[in-house]
Amino acid sequence: MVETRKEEIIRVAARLFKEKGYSAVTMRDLAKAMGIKAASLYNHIDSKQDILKTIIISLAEEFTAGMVTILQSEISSLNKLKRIIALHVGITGENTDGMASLNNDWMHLEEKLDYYLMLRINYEDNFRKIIREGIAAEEIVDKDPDIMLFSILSTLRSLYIWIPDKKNLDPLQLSHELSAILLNGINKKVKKIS
Amino acid sequence: MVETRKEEIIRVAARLFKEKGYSAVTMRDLAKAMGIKAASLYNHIDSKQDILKTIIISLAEEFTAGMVTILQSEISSLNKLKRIIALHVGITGENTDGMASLNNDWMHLEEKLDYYLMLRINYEDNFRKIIREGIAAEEIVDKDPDIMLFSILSTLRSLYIWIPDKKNLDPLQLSHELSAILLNGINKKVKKIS
DNA sequence: GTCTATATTTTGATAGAC
DNA sequence: GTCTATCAAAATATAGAC
Repeated sequence: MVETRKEEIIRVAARLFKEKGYSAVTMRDLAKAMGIKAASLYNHIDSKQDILKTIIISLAEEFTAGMVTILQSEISSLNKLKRIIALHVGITGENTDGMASLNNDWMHLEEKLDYYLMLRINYEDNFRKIIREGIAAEEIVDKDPDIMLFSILSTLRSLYIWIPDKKNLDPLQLSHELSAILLNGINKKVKKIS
Repeated sequence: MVETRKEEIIRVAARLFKEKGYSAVTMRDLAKAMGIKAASLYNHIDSKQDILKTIIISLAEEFTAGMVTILQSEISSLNKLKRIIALHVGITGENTDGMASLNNDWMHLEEKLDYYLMLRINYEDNFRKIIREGIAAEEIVDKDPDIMLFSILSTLRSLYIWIPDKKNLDPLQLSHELSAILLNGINKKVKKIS
């Protein structure tokens, strides 16, 4: 599939947004990075806001779709968490720059802000539900589910910062190592009931 | 100690920067939040950049000082990590809003950018060193130290988002619960050697 | 599809009165 | 310490030629 000019603009914009944030990137910055004049951008996109909307909503819907698939699968809670980790590693690997906007610039969405917030809250609720089920099934330690959710999700949401530095690691391997550390911890001598 | 007008401006600015980011907050926004006109701000601060610099550098130096103390203490690597976790919980609890700028707006520093980057890299290097020592001492599992560093630090750096929602939890308790989850993981049945 | 030219608004910051 | 008035630069976006 060939990249349209609009897609190219969005890809380059995501890269710039990652470096300085949506608000600090001007249409002139974007035009210069594309090798054209700012006015020419408007032949392909409606507005600066249009670019942000496209980047964020498409990613948010990808995560939502991934979560739905995981929820439907009949596997243990721990394995669902592993698949969530793989989902984040996968999407972030495919669109590292866009993930920066999703994480840092969602508050600058105008028309689509409410829709985004709904998807985000839904995602977190489903994530928390999986943790609670894991606790009930005695797969997961009986501690505050919010702290576990926060801890894991913070790491997964920061992947975009860190994945570019680890280009040598393939997604599958990174997924496995990350799962091991997030789920089993780093303490070598753990008191457990196994 | 009484809050000076300059300190008040910086406190209010940090709150606004947390909501929309440094670039999206105008001096008029800040003035309105202070109940004065934009021009009046300049009787107390030199520039918008001056505010950002103050917020970020003071926090970065606090973390650096905390890390120095921890490095000097003669305790196990795991206990050093616990003290780092407590350091983040403590500083973030004291200045939640400022932590947003430290994490998200450091790239907008002008004059002090190089200094900040030096402190940041130093901090991460010391953090990594503690993890490596823990592996060598067989306190910490022998996995990629960068992934462990990334995972723990991502969570700690995101505390500012999450601490305001958990106002009921006292810092000491949060520190302990977070240490348990970050160091021991959430998996109830873990293969271990103890 | 890109350009030049330009309209309109907003921005950080200063000068000087009170 | 705050105000009004104002400046100069920079922002998003449009119109119309090529």
